[in-house]
Amino acid sequence: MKIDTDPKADLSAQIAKSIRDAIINGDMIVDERLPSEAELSDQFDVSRSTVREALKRLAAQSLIRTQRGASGGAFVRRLSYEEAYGQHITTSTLLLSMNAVSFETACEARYALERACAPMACERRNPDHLATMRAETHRQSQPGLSDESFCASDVALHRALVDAAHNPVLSYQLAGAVEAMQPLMNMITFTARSREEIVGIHSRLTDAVEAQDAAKADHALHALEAYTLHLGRDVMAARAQKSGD
Amino acid sequence: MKIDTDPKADLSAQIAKSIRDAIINGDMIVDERLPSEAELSDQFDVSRSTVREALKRLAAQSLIRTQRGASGGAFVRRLSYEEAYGQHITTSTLLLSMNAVSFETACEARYALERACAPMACERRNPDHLATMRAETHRQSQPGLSDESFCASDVALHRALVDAAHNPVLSYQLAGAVEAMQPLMNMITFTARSREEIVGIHSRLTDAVEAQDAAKADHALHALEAYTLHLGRDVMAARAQKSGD
DNA sequence: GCAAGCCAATTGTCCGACAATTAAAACATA
DNA sequence: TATGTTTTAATTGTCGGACAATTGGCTTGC
Repeated sequence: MKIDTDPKADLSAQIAKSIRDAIINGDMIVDERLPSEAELSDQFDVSRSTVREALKRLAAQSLIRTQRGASGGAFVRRLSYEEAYGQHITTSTLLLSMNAVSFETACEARYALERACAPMACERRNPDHLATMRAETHRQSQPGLSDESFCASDVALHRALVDAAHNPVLSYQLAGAVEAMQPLMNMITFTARSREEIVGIHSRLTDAVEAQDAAKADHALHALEAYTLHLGRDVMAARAQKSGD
Repeated sequence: MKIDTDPKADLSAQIAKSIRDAIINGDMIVDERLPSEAELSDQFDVSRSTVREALKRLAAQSLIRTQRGASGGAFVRRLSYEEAYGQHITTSTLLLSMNAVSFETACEARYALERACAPMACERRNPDHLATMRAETHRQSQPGLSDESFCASDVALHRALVDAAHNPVLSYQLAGAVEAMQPLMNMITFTARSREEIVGIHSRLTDAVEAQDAAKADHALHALEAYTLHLGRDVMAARAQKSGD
C-alpha cells in the first residue's frame, strides 16, 4: 500500500491518515475488517508497533474497534450519535475553555441556535417533552437546590426543547453549544430572586411550546438570553474587580 | 498515579483516559509538559509501548503535541478553531454518511441554523462578506461550471453568511451542518434552470444582508430550503426508482 | 567572546517474546 | 449421529530492550 502523505510526519500518523482517508472516502464500509496488524506491517513496511500506534489513533477517533482472538482484528466502526455527541461536547467545551471565549459570545450563539429549534419544537413536541420541561422547571423552583444542580436541570430542560424538534442533526449540533456553556454557567451564583425569574421564563417557554406558539417561544428565549447575559455580566464584572485588587 | 477507570478496557485506553481527564479538568494547563514516556511508564507501571499508545490516542484528539530531542516531550495543546473545525466537519460528515440521515433532515437542520445566524449577519456584515457573497453568486452563474464547483461555491457563500455574524462559536457549530451536507448536495445534478433559480435566491439573500433586512433574509433562506428540498427529493426519487429496477 | 563539537534527554522505530482471548477445528463420548 | 470437550491457530495486548533521530545545553578550544 502506498503512503503519499506529508513525509515530515511520523510514520504512525501517515499510516493512520492513509487508513482514515480510506474509511472517509467510503473505500471501507462499516463493519469491514482491516488487515491484521501483521499484514499491515508488511503492507506499509513498518514494524508492528508503528502499526499499532496508528490503529490507536483511529480508535481514539472512534473510527475503528478492535477485537481479540481468532477472527478478531480491527473493524470499521459505525459512528453512533451517542459517541459523536460525547466527542462533540468534549471538543466544544475545550475550545471554549482554552480560547477564552467571552460569556457574551457563547451565550449569544447558544440562544440563537435554540431559537432556530423553537418553531420546529412547537410543531412537533409530544407529551414527553412537555413533561420533561415541566418537571425540570419544577425542580428548579425547589429551595435548597445547589447551583450546580440548578445548572444541570437547566441543561436538561433545554435539551428537551431541542429534542422536541425531532431532528437528530439539529440536536447534535446544538448539544455542543448548550453543554459547552455549562462550565461558564457554573460560575454563576443563582440567587433566589434570579432563580424565580428564570423559572418564570421557563414556564412561559413551556407554555408556548405546548400552545405551539412559536412567536411566544421565541420571545421567551430572547428574554432568557437577556437575563442570562445580565447575570453573567455581573459575575464577570465581580471577577474582574477581584483580580484587579 | 492512579487509574480507577473501567478495568475491562485496555491499559493504553485507561491511561489515555486518565491523562485526558486531567487535561479537561484543567489540572494541566495549555503548553504544560507531561512527564516523559519513561516517567509515565514508571508512574503507571506499564511498559513504554503502552504509554506511547496512550499518547498517540491523545495526539489523535489534538489534546497533546510531541516534540523530539532534549527538553522535548508531550505538551498540552491549545485546541485551535481551525483544528476543531476540521474535526467537527469530519465527524459530522461521517455521522451523516454512516447513519443514513435523510436529505430532508439534514437540509432542515442546515437552513434552520443558517436562519439563526441571519439576523446577526445582517446587523454586523462588513463589505468583505458582501463582496464574497456577490463574487460566489456571480461564479455560480457562469456557464460551464461543474456541479462540484457549483456546490463548493455554494458552501463558500453560506460560509460568508455565517461568518458575517461575527460569532466564532456560531461559525463553529454551523460549519458541521453546512459542510457535512456537501456529499449529499454533490449527488444533485444542477440544471441550468435550477442554477438560475438558486442564483436568483442568492442574490436576494445578499441584497437582504446588505440592506440589513433580517426578515427578507429569513424569507430568502426559507425559499432556498424549499427549493433545495425540491431538488433533493427528485434525486432521491430517481435513485429509489433506479434501485427498484 | 565565540564557534565547533560533544553530550544527555527525549521521542520515533524496530524486533522478538509471551500472555490473553476467541473462534473454529478436531476429537472423544454417549 | 449428536453432543460436549479439548486442542489449535489466529489475533490483539503487553513487555523489555535496542538503536536511530532530533535537539537543546554544555564543554572545550581558540
